[in-house]
Amino acid sequence: MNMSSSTHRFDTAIDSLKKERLRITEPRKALLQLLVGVSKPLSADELHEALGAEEFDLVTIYRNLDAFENTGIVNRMPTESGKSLYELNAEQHHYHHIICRKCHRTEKLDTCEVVKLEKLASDLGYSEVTHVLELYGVCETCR
Amino acid sequence: MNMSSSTHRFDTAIDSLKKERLRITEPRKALLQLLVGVSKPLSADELHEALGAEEFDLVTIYRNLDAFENTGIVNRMPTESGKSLYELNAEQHHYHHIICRKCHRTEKLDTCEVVKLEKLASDLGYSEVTHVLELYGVCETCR
DNA sequence: ATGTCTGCAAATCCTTTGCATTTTA
DNA sequence: TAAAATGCAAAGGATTTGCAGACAT
Repeated sequence: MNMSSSTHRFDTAIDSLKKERLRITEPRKALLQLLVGVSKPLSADELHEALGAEEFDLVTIYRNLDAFENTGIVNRMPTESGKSLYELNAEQHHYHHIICRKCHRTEKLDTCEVVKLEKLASDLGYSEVTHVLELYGVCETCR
Repeated sequence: MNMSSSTHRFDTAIDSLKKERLRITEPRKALLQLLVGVSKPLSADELHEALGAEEFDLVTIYRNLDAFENTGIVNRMPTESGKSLYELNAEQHHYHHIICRKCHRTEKLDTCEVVKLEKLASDLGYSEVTHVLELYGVCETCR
C-alpha cells in the first residue's frame, strides 16, 4: 500500500461522505485514515485502540462504522467468534480472508469464487445480493 | 424430508453422541429430534422456543449445541445480525443459504463453489480449513 | 442557527459461567 | 455411585440507545 493509493482511498471515502450529506468530523477523518492504511479487517474495539482509546469514544467508532457501512465505505463481516470485523470496501477488487483459529493471523486470498452462487440467488428472485465468506484454519506456526 | 430419512439422521446423531461418550439425555433427544425435522438453520432461541421454552432451559440448549458442534453433529453459522444459527451437519451434502434481509426467509443453494479457496488456504499452510458462507439479499415478496 | 455528531451512562441482546441438584451410565 | 448434565442466577462481551452538550455546515 503506497502513500498515493492510501491518499486516494481516503479522498474517495471523504467524497462518499459528502455525497451522503454526512459531516466531516475529527473522529471520522481519523477512522478513515486508519482504515485506508491497514491491511486486514479489524474489530470496532481494535480500531478504537489503534486510534488511542482515549481519543474518541468506542460508541462513536460503532456509530461511524455503521454510517460507513450504510454508505458503502466499509464492509462488515461477522466472524466465528460472534464479533464483527470491518475493512475498507475495496471496490476495485473483491477478496476474502483466511483466519487462523489460534493466533488470529489473517491473510488475503485474492479470488472470489462465489459469483455463481450469487447468480443462483438472483435467479431465485433475490435482489441486492451480497455475501459473507470467511475461511478458518490453523496456520503453520500454530500447528 | 420423509420419516425414514429423519429417523436415520436422528440415529446417526445419537451414535455420534455415544461414540464421544456423551450421555443421551431428554434435552439432547428432544433437540436432535427437532434438528433432524427442520429445513432451515435456527438460532438457539428459536430452537428453545420450538421445544416449548418451559421444557428446558435456554442454557441447556446452548450447552448442547456447543457439544453437538464439537462432535460434528451440527454446524454453527454466525450471521449478519451477530447471532448464530445452527443446523444439522448434513455430511452427505454441503450447501449454503440465501437469507432475506427483511423477512429472514431462508433457502438452500445446493452448490458450494468455495473448494478452490479452501485449496488456496491449505496451500498457504493452513490445516483444518473450514468456511462460513452466507448470502444475503431481499426476496421477491419483500421488494 | 440548526440539525448532526459526540461522549457518557445505562440498557439490551446473545452467550457463557458458577454452583448446587438431578440424572445417566 | 461417580461423572456428566441440568437449571437457575448471575456475569460477560459486543453492540445499541437516550440524552445533553459540542460542532460542522
